[in-house]
Amino acid sequence: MFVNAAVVQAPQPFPPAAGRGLPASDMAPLDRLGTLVDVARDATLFYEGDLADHLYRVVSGAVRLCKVLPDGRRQLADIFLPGDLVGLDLGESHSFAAEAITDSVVLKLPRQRVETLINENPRLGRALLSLAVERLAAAQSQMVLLGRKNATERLASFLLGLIERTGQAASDRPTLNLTMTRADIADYLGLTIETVSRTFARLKQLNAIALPHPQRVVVRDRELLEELAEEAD
Amino acid sequence: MFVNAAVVQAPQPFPPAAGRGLPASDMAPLDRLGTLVDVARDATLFYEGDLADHLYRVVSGAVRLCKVLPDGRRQLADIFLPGDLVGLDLGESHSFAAEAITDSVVLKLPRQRVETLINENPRLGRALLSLAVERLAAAQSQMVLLGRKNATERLASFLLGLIERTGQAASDRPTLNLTMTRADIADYLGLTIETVSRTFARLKQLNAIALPHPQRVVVRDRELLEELAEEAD
DNA sequence: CGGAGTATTGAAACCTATCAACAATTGTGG
DNA sequence: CCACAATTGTTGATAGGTTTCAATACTCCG
Repeated sequence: MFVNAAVVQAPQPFPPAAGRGLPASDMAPLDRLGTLVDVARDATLFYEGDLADHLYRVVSGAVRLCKVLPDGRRQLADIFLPGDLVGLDLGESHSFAAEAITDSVVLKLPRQRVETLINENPRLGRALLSLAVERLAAAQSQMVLLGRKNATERLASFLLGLIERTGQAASDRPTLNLTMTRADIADYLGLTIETVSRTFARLKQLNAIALPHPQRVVVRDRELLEELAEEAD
Repeated sequence: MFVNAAVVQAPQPFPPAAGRGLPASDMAPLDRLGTLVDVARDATLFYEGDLADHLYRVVSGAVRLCKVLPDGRRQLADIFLPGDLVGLDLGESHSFAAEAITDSVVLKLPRQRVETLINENPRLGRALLSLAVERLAAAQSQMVLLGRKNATERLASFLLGLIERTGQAASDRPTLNLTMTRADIADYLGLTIETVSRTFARLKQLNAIALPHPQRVVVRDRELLEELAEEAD
């Protein structure tokens, strides 16, 4: 069953990604060869070690890319929002697992067909290269966060990143719907849920944010948040 | 002045990268349009914020990709060895700086020409995509290290990674020439130089390694090192 | 040999993790 | 709609690993 993702309009916990992915025109050919799949919250798209024979395009919802160490420690390597492409592993098998953060819809793309399409359509190849390089840049800035920032800086950076990605950059008082639990945030930022909780409390106390609900963050002072994030720019 | 990098045989602090980069045949066209440049230790290939108008192929030596926060904290995002391609930023400007870890020789490639070459030669485009995806995978595993591993696990993982990259995987008692200072290692692993030093001492005490010289590591017990690294596999 | 840079080692401080208790939220069924 | 259980989030006290500050040793090289 082949469906064009453009027609799908499932509820989206996060607004569509802004500035991520590529010009829709270059990616469009991909959508034609995919199958829409519903994925329940916490369900797995693929496990670590699985054969990397499919790519996934997030249509609605959110997906995490994560690894669990033998003793249970977990780290998220990326978070994918609608429009993003999951599974850019050119190895034989996936080195990370991909799981739905919320009930999601994804477009499942056979890798073999994607490869064929790339060969026929150089623009698509270029688009994928740009995409990979973009994810690489994000990974590198996350390395700075994980290697050198303290808890406050990490959470501030995370929130600012979400503002950008959810297209609220222009809003004066952006409001974020987290959807993720504290556990997901903690594992993305290399912290514990307790530290994430305490750091939310600190940001609230500093009047950088309001927290009307654990899953809802209202940014009250973006400049303060930017100072707290200690970005290099 | 155009030079084929293949003819250059400068002394190489690290052996050539094994398994990194792509089949030489696919990358070869690149080398024809580059200029060889000598870069002294600690000299800069490009600064953060510089226009991303060149790529660099490491011919000999080693290059670090790094960012410095406003207050001086530093994080290395990648380390490039001979054969590796530096500067895969498709944005307007570089978001990280690139500096020579040791006296190095690099091939400087005008990005405009690389773009042209990609359009003429799809194989090259595919090779670059693979390369970017490979770097992405490395970045993701480094995120696990930075987010979740303790000092011992980080250093053990680092040493094992070097063994792989320097093609000593087969050797029973691999010997590593670090070239990097403790500061570079610390900034790559998200630690301080003191912690790196203490952790080397711990690995030595556990008989996992010998340290005949600060820059020379002899692996005495690879299995122990692998246990200590706590890799997911 | 001497001096600069680099590495090691020690003691104390600090930030985050861990352990624990409790509160809030969500979902379910009566 | 409420009661209850399960999940999720918050807050406190303590412990622990790494950082910081400081002193000393080692290595390289003129």
